[in-house]
Amino acid sequence: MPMMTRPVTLKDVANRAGVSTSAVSRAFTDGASVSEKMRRKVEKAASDLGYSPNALASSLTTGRTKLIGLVSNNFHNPIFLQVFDLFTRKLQDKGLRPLLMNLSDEQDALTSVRRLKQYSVDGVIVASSTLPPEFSKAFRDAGVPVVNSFGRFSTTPDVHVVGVDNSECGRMAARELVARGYASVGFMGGPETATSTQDRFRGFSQELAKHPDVARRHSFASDYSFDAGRAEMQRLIADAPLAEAYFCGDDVLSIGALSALADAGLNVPRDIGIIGFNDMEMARWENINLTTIGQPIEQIIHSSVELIVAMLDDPDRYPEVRLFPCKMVERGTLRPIPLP
Amino acid sequence: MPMMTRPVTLKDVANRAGVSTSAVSRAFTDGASVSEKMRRKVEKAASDLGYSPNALASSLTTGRTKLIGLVSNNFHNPIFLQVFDLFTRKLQDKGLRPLLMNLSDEQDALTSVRRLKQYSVDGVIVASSTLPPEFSKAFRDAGVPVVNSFGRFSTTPDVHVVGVDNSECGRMAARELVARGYASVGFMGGPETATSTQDRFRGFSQELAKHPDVARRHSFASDYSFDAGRAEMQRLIADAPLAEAYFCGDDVLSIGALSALADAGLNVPRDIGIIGFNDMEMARWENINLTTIGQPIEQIIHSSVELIVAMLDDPDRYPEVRLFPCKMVERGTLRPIPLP
DNA sequence: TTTCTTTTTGCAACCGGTTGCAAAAAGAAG
DNA sequence: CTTCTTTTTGCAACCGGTTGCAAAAAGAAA
Repeated sequence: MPMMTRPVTLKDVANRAGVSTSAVSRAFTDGASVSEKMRRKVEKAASDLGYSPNALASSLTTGRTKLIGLVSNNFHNPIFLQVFDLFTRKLQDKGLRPLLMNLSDEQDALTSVRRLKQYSVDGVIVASSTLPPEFSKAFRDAGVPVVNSFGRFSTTPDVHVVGVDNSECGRMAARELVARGYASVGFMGGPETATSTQDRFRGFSQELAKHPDVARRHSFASDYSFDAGRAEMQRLIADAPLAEAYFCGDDVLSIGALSALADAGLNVPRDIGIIGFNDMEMARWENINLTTIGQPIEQIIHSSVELIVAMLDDPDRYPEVRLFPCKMVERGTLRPIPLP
Repeated sequence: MPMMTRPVTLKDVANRAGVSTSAVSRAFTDGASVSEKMRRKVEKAASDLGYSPNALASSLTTGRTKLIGLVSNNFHNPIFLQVFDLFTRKLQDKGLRPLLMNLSDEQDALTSVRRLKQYSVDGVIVASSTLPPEFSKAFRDAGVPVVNSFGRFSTTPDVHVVGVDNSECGRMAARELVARGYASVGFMGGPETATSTQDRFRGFSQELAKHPDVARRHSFASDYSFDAGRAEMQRLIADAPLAEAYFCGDDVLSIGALSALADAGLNVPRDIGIIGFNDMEMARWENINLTTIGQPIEQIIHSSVELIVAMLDDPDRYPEVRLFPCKMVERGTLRPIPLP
């Protein structure tokens, strides 16, 4: 039968050790002025009593909670499981705790700012490729250090952004398709409102502008999801003719598209080419084997955590953009590069 | 240039409204004794100043933080993205905030108990099908309300458990395979240490014991992952003969197995049958189309949140087990039931 | 208007720690 | 053994709220 004992406080430890509360507090603070003897005495009493300091109480005076708001709305893209895994681990490693905030029911920015401020988070990581930049700005304006991971960057950033250059990724996809000699190519994006879609599309179009001989078209799926990708590709098939190859705005869309193509009896890559984006785990599953463009998720997250930690010490740090290169991951959904 | 203004406190509001701090505090507490006039006056001052109460400070006196520890180690199973999505939403709906704790680097139970206690979480949800029950008990022993979601249940529970009867699921799979007339069947589990694997295997064996004419065998993949499932099935193929059908301990294993079978030129369901577990999103993707057993995730999570909320009011609530039925989801990886 | 209830308000102590400051203790120098 | 420095310790105020209690205000009854 577990007894419902009152938790052990600093004062209890002080009493038992026969010292002042300040002494106990200092014994638990590195770098504080305490003699070795005192520290041992306090530690003895503390471990006798099973004391562990109340983080919330201390944050009241120190102004630091070691709580980091982790806000996202991408709870449907499998890639984000890995994102959460990495964020939680890396934050834990730094002694920080992630306070999760799910924005799927898209509350407005100010509500979530208020919510997180109530818990005095030391900083916020906005991990999303679809939330508008204004969202992160709302945190900054509220005086909360913020890093926007996987966000849209700008050359005159208002907040820290860590991620990839999505328009460069679009160009990369276009270059790849052109190199493979496709005479007509299509862009099949996620929702048109997602900044990542907009940027990838822009880059894709820019690159193609250099190749006027290549026919192009574009359309947008309603959502970053398998079903949306499948539905959109079905629509394209119905409204034939198809392009020879498609760049899909996300792997999950690509896989939906592949499924629609298979149903229509079209062979990939023989009849049609597909290139995805994200290199999610399933892309390398042998029964999918998707050629795609991967972002260096681990580096992005590592860097994001480093940045938020740096901001805790220097909240007014000048906004910075950290971009990492994407890389092509060739698998089996594009035809080979033609011999010259 | 954002000014670094000191946050507005209760006292500021009190000064501006010309009332005591207690009045302000009460104005922000429902059910407190405040006149309508006073409340309006305070609210005016508060909104003028942009005040929002500091949740941490108040929790110091009330003993409630509205923080719920959400601990898990399943950061690789795609099904858990949905789990996190649902938990965070439902907790938010109840005005609670999830404090995430990633146990993948499997720290021992006491470390994590201490960590979460430092933040005075009001309760803990252990969402894992692989952590041993001792883990949840450690929280209970520390006096923290705890619910073990997707956990192993016992008829004499020490802590609240919400989930499915995994051994019944194993029986269900066995019954299904037997009904389809497979003469030899195999169990391909996740790691042997996972309680969910053990239970599913036990049920599976129990049911088969009723059918001595059906040959059986079993093996365990090293991990709940695509790669592990694929590797294990490759090993089985190499060590032929195969069973006619396999029950895989998780969909992600099944999909790995399917990929190994496809590579080996074996047709599913013609040459071999596969039944998975979890009904994850990808299972219904047309290019996978996996017959599987689904657990009612949403109900489990809904019920878990309800339960933890109930425990906040009554921490000594008698431990309870809430089980939900699994259901067969027939798709295309088992042969049809033979006509009589 | 006076007296008794009921409601509303403020005072002050408290939640569990931290920290500036000055006093006490320890160590160094003479 | 003094005297001066440096280190260690405790006191007490404070962080931003909450709450029991008693005083003040408002309302009801007489």
